[in-house]
Amino acid sequence: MRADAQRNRARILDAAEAVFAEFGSRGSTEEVARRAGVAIGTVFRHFPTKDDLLAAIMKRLLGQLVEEAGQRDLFAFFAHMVAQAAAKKTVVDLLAGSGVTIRLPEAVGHLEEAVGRLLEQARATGAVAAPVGLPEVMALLASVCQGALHGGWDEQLQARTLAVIFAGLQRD
Amino acid sequence: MRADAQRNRARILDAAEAVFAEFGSRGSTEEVARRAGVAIGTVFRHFPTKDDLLAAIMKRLLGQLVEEAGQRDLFAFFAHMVAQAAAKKTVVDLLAGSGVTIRLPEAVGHLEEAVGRLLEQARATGAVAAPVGLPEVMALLASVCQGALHGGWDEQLQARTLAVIFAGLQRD
DNA sequence: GACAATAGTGAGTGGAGACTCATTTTGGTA
DNA sequence: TACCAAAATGAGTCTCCACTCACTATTGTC
Repeated sequence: MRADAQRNRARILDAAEAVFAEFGSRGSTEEVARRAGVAIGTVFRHFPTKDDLLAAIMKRLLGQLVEEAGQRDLFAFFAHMVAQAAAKKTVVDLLAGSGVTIRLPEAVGHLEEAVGRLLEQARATGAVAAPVGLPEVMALLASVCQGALHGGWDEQLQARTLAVIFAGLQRD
Repeated sequence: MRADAQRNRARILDAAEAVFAEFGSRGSTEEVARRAGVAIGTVFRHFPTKDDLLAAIMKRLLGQLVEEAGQRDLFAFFAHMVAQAAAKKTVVDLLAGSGVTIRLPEAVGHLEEAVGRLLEQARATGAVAAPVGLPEVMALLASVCQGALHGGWDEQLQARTLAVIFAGLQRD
């Protein structure tokens, strides 16, 4: 790949991350091009459809989440994701399964595996009750991220809401 | 109001309820007109903007929810709303605060009051622990409805997810 | 430095959807 | 029945946005 192409590809990805974080998947390709300092045709040269661009961003994002999951316990990861959700609409669109998820089954699978490890670890230390399964943990994670974004929760509400869920996980 | 106007207004509201239940607020005004068996201009005569139409539907919907809240306990209402969410995207858009909520503060207030009554009643019978407040109950309700819709939960996942939340509400 | 091959450009296309308005139709009244 | 105000109509406007393509510019190689 030519040097300018590589440079522009990176710029587009950065711009897209910012735009989609702000507007979710409704952010326009034109805005991405503008922020990347590139003509719209260039965006489409690198990513033939808007979905391709979204998929690329989400793949990157999922990778980050998996990495971050390795550095926290289940409860801290939960709180971290909810906090991020408010700032990054992309996270929510991702968890909401906005069509793109279907195209990234392995990447989503990796996140599920990472959360699965956190869950097992939490079960081992007694922080989570035995009957709680991975599916409902993922479901709660996705739900609360969406709720936090759309509801515009403040820090206190976020803490109180998570407290209920954590209590539920501890004793099911 | 003339008889035909009244009849058409009712038809439009019914059509809008169906369309928005299916597609959420992204449902098109044209589709509403088609299902109502009416020209698009008629829809705009009755509801000057799409937002007006959405607001009318949501007001109606909120009224129904308040009424239903009076016939159940907190947990049953929770489960009922989650079940509805999957079928009625409007419910989710409503709880997600899709811009329209801002225009219906009293109607939303009534729902909150109704849930508040259920919460107090649940606290009185010991079904819910004292430190749980109304804000986090509303936040959880909105979150889980969104999660259920977007995640396409089956009955089992829905039950298991709600079980965690109910456990958390019982002992916070 | 010449020359492909690769990449970038941005005006233009097509389609979708909210909203308008000149014209026609209808319902109620005298 | 005749009339007219209220209502309905639907083709048309406007805006937004994903996507295209004929043309120009840049890069890397010999």
